[in-house]
Amino acid sequence: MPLTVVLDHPALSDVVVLQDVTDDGQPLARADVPKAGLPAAVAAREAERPRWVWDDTARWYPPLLAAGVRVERCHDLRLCHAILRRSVLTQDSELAQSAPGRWDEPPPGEPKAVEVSLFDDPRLASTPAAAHAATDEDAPDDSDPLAELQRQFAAVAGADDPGRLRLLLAAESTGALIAAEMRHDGLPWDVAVHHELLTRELGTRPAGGGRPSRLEALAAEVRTALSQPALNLDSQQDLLRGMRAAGLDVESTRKWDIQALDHPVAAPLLEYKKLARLLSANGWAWMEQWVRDGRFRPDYVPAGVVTGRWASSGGGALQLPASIRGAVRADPGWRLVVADAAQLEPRVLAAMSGDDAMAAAGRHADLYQGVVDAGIVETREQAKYAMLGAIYGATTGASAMLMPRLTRAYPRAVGLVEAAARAGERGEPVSTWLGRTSPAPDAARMAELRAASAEGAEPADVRAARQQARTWGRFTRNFVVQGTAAEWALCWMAALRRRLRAIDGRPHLVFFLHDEVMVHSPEPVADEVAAAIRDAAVEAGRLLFGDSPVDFALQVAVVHSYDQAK
DNA sequence: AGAGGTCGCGCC
DNA sequence: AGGGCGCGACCTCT
Repeated sequence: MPLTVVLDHPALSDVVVLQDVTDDGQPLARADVPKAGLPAAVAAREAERPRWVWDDTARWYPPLLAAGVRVERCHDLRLCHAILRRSVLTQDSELAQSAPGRWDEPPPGEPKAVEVSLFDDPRLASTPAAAHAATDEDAPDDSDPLAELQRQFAAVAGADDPGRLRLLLAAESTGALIAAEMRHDGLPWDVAVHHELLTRELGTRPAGGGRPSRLEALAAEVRTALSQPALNLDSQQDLLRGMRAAGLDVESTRKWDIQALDHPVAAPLLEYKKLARLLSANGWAWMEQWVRDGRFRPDYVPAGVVTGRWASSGGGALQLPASIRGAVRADPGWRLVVADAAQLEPRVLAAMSGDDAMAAAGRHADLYQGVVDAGIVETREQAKYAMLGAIYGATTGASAMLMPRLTRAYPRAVGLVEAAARAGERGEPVSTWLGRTSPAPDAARMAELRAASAEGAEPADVRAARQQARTWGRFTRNFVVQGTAAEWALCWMAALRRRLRAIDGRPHLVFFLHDEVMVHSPEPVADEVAAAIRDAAVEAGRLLFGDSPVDFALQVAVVHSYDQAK
């Protein structure tokens, strides 16, 4: 399978170089193409199914998509560099040992991450570009994509278990392609349905701004209940003062605290807060800003979360509230095929730890019910809270009380997350199944972690330090499970994408939410798409965990609108 | 006026 | 409760 590096011409700004390379990164033939001709050149070569290598998918792929060109596979140097830089599997590589450079920078145009500087040395404050210019002749050219590809290949080849990293890098890169494609295709969004929904909930929208009618009526109710006709409900401070002035004993303006009140203000205030949020987060202004031509096009950020989960920027794509999902509607003659992985994180934990008892509970389509059927706990709710407590690190309450039972029933699974927590408490890194590694604690936190186990310190200081250590331990505990679940989901989506390309009518991914995918599909092939989603889940399990006995159960629905799923 | 912090709440 | 996020609104500081 050929590899082709796409890079800027070193001298000519409107020329792109297509550099073929061997499997280990040695240069072969090279072609210079004018930038405007890139889509045609890529399309012409795509038949040979090359892996396209480029510095940043978000930079090169959108123009290709705009020109109607799709590629099957790529290698995203920036995303892969980030993985290899930190992975314990490649920590001795030249790549990981080298000083941070352009491949550790956010892409140009993004807000630069603020690094806390330990030294106020002006010599170290120079820009990367200036530093680069100063060392032009003697240092290896850090910015050359071909050189970087070779460093990455060398790092992987020198790793203990290169197969895992190869899978991770391929999945990460395919994820970057999918993110660009989903933004290009957009999530089908019916603004008329959205508008009706807003009007039904919030009342009519005033022409000149201001609160919609139903929201205004609720505000009046709240003010009356508190006998404060001028109270500003949108100010937390004013609202808290207002409630206290009315004789209410409240700690904050949180939903939780207000729910506990036995007072006529509680009900309208809770309703007001719910609707005010709907208006500000996903109201008419949101719709006008984010929906164009019947499509919502958020900016997905692969690996935007340290664990490897995606983030999104703009529009809050990964926080679409259930209350407006009815506006996500398939085009006429099309369907939405919506699938989510049931209890993904516990299943991932069972597979990682090789805990066959927990895998047996996962034979049940509802793993939590499987835990109940095995006699570990009495109710599904208990099973759920106990399991989430193990993964998140519950220390108090009902969830913590259930931990001994869970530990007895699933010693290997609980042992794995406990070990991850202990490692974090000692300041050590932890890794996902495929080798993504947690960030090191910053200097201040590392000092706390050391102090936590120090002797002779003041008891109060030790207590505070141990508290900090446990907090970091909860992070590393969750990192291994959340991060591995993200890897499973990436493999699932990549396997699905490949299957979708073989189905007629161009069904395509339009949404991804951690453990959930949505495909916009022509109605006649919707069942075929549903089967492809199931097959892809099986493939993802095999890719990561071989012949592990763990099932990755899915809930799949073919619907007209998103609110009909689940 | 704009930047940055905190709160509160939506999602997994 | 406990992990991971983004975002809008308010509020304070500059």
